[in-house]
Amino acid sequence: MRDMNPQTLKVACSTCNLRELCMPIDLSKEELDRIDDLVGARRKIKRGTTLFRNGEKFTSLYAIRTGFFKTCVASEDGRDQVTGFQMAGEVVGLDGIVNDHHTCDAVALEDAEVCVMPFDRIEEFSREVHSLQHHVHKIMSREIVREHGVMLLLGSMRAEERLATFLLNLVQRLHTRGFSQSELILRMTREEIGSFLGLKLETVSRTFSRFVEDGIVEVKQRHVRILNPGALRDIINPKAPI
Amino acid sequence: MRDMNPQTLKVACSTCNLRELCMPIDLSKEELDRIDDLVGARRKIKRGTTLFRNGEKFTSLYAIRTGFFKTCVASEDGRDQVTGFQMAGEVVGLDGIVNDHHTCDAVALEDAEVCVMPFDRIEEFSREVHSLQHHVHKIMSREIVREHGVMLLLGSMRAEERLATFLLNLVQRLHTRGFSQSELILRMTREEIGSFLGLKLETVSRTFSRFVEDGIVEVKQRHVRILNPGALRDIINPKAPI
DNA sequence: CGGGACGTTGACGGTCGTCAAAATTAGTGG
DNA sequence: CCACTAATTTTGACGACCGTCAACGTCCCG
Repeated sequence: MRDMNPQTLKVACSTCNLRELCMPIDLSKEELDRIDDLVGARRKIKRGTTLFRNGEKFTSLYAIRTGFFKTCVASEDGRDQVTGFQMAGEVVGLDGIVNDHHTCDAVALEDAEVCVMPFDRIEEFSREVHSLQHHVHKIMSREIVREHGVMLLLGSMRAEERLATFLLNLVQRLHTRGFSQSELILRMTREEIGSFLGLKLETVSRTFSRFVEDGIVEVKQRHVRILNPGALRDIINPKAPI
Repeated sequence: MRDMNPQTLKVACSTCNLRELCMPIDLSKEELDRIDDLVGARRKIKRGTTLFRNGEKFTSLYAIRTGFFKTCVASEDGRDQVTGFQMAGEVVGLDGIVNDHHTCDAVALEDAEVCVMPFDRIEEFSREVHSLQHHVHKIMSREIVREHGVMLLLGSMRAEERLATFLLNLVQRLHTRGFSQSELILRMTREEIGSFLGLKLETVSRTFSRFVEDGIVEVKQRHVRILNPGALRDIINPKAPI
C-alpha cells in the first residue's frame, strides 16, 4: 500500500468531469462538499487484472473514471458468462451487497482507474442527502433494467440481432461520453463478445464478416466503423411489410 | 377505490408470518411499529390481470403475500421475454425506480394479494431505520445477482440443463416456504416456461418427456414430482470422470 | 357437453456449435 | 529493433440441437 502515491490520494467529485454520469445532478454546494468525502481513494487497475473477484469480501462500490471492464460470473463446473461491459462513469460492485461478498469478477480490459466508494459511507451519506439516496436506488434499478434487456437478447434473438444490438448499444454509450457515433474500438476479444451474447467466438466472427459483406460495417480487427446504422436497426427490428 | 373493503385496509408487518422473507430480521419494537406504516394497503390481483404494466407510473414496490406472478419485458417488434417468476415474500416493482415508470409487466398467474409499499415512504423510513435501508439495498442486489444467474443459464446452457436448473430453483424456493422438496405445481404454461428459459414451448414439452422417460421426474400436466433430484443436479453439473 | 386453451409428439430444416487449419496480430525477450 | 512464440481471428466442413410446422390429444370452464 503506497498511499503517498498521488494516484491513490483522495480526489474530489465536485471537480470531476464525470460527475453528471455517476452523481446526482441537483446537489447544493454543501451536499457536494459532503459527497467529496464519499470517495475514499482512487485505484489504478492494470489491464488484465481484477478489480474484485468472486468470493472476495464486499466493501465498496467502484465508479469507473477511465478504462473499460468486463464483469463475469462462473458456474461450478467452470463455464462462465460475461454479464456486462462497463466504461467511464458507470458503477460496478453492486452484486456484492446482498451477501457481503462479491459473486462475480470485474476484469480491466484496458488500464483503468476507479473511485473507491466504501459502501458503509454511501449508506451513511444516503441517510443525510436525499438526492444521493435516490441516486443509489436509481443506479441499482438501472442495472436491473439493463439486465432485463440482456435477458431479452439472450432469450429471443438470433446471432445477427444480438451482435447488432451489442454494437448499437456500445456506440451509443460511447457517444454519450463524447466519442464518435459511428466508430469504435472493441476492448474485448471475440470470445468475450461471444460469452456476453451467448454465442461462440466463431459465430461472432462469422457474423461480423456477414455485416462487412453487406456493407453495414467496416472491421479492421478491433476497430469497427458503422457505415449503415439504419441497417443494424432493421436487423433488430425488422420493418413489417405494409 | 373502495377502501372500506377489508381487503385493502392497512395491515401490520409486525404480525405478518412472511416478515422474515421481506423485512429485516433485527428490528427493535419501535422500528417494527414504524415499519407497519410502510404498507399503505393490500391489494388483490385476480389471476390473469396485471399488478402493473410497462409504461405505467411507478409509485410503489409490492411485497407478495399470496399468489404467483410472472414479470415480462417486450421489445418494440412484439417479441417478449419472461424475466422471472415471483412468489410469496418476494418483492416486485424494482424496475420502475430508475425512470419513474415501469418497464415490464407483472402478471398474476394465480389469484394473489400484495402489500403496497409507496416508494417515497420506503425512502423516508430508510433514512431513519438503518437496517431497513440496508435491507432495501440487499433486495435490489439480490435481484441483480439472480439475473446474473439467468444470464448464465440463457447464455451457456442447453435445454436439459435449463429446465433442470429451473425445476431445482423453483422447488428450492417453495421448500423455503414450507412446501415439499420434491413436489410442485407449475403455475405457468409451457410457453411461459419456454419464454423464461429461452426455449420454444415444444422444446420444453419434449425435455419434460425425456426427464419422464429417464425416470427423473413424474409429470401430470402441471403437477411435477421430482423422483431423482441428484440426476437433475448431474445434468446441470456433469461429474467429471476421474 | 362442447369449445378453446394447453400440451404432446413427429418430421424436417436452419442456425449455430464443434473441430480443424491457416492467417494475422500482439507480446516477449534477446 | 527484430525474431519468435503465443494469442487471436478467420474460414471451411460437418453435425447436433433446437425451432418450425403440423396434427392430434387432453383438460378445463362455462
